[in-house]
Amino acid sequence: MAKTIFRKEASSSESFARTGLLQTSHGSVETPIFMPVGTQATVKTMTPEEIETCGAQIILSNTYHLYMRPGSELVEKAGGLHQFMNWKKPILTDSGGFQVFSLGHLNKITEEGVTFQSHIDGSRHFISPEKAVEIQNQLGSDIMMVFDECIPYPSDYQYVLQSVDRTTRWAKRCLDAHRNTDKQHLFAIIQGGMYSELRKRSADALLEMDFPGYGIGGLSVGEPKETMYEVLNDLMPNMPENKPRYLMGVGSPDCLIHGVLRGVDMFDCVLPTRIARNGTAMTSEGPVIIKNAKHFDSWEPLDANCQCYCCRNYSRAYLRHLFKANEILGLRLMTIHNITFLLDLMEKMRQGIREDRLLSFCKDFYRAYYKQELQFNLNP
RNA sequence: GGAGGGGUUCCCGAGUGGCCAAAGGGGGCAGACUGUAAAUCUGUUGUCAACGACUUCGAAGGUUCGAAUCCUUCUCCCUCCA
Repeated sequence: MAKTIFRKEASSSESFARTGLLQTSHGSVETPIFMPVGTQATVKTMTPEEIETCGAQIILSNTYHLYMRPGSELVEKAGGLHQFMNWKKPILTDSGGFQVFSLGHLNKITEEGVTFQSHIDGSRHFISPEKAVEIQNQLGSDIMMVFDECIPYPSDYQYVLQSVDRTTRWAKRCLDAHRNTDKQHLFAIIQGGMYSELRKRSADALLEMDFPGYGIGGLSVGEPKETMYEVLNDLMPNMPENKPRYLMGVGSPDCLIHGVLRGVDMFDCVLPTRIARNGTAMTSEGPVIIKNAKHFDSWEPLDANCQCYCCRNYSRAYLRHLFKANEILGLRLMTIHNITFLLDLMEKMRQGIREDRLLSFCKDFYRAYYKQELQFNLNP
């Protein structure tokens, strides 16, 4: 029986949304939550203090990247990832499974595991489920993910079928290899592409193994959003109440809303930090591309409704200038804002669930952000 | 005063008879980005009644079927010598 690490607290009467508390060795996390991504043991451009000030309760880092550089032994020597990067709150590490997908042409998949070519120097490496667990052990993350295969979209049924079953076998091997169960929780990852039958097959087999939490992988890989929502519609009713559900790699406001409404508890995504560095801010009135000429002499903050350090102190004109002049501060300020914005959205959704007015909050938010109506029906 | 080099589209800079509205950068404008090979990538950047037409390569004239490219004069800039 897996240790219970998640307690559901409140739920929404108009949707499957719920709030909860997730326990880890580095403190608890309120859900639904968004996890900023710090792939290489850093949320790009941010100090840990800044990430915390943005409201982050947990961040994500990456097995593959840290294994390649600087090496998980070094991180272990440093006293673990928390110590190494000076982040005191919980960390979830992705297993490197996603890199099997995103670095597709640099790897070869067999039953044993995956042979990679390093994206850094081309050297060959091998990661198996056991190895992924071992590395994450060395990193000392609070939540580790099983080694999975995230298949591309679209993929044909036969391929997805054999991939799902292999991912299931790999999950079992991860579970068997996992020893440090007191300090580190191991989450499984449900795959199955866009085939509801295969999603169910994946979920059934993994639920049987009784993991403390479940990732939903292989979504937001290029499929229409509607398709992703349908997969969630199919999947979520079968998920146990007392375990966290983590929709991997998803982070646009609409997807967060749709995910929460369907009962997702955790999200991570590079989107807010990446687009921040590339000059787009998420604001309560929609995206703002800060380099646009119209902001040349705008003395407004990015978002008048935002309390972040950036919005309290800097104008759009100044931010635009920083981006035009290629100054690092621009990337940092926009990153602070975007992380704050998404974490604030999550906080508001939690509040909405507790007060059972989530749907009306989401509708208002959606209208202001996307200039259209949110489409969500409990019983479509 | 003499000798030489040069003035190209917003800027720098290729191009030396047709395939040139003119390479390549930069700048400008716009867009994309979803378990991060990303401070990245893509498109666009003379005008217009626009699958075509017109204007443009310092200025004016000329040679030629055809000129940014050849000739003449003028003009401006740079280097060296007096």
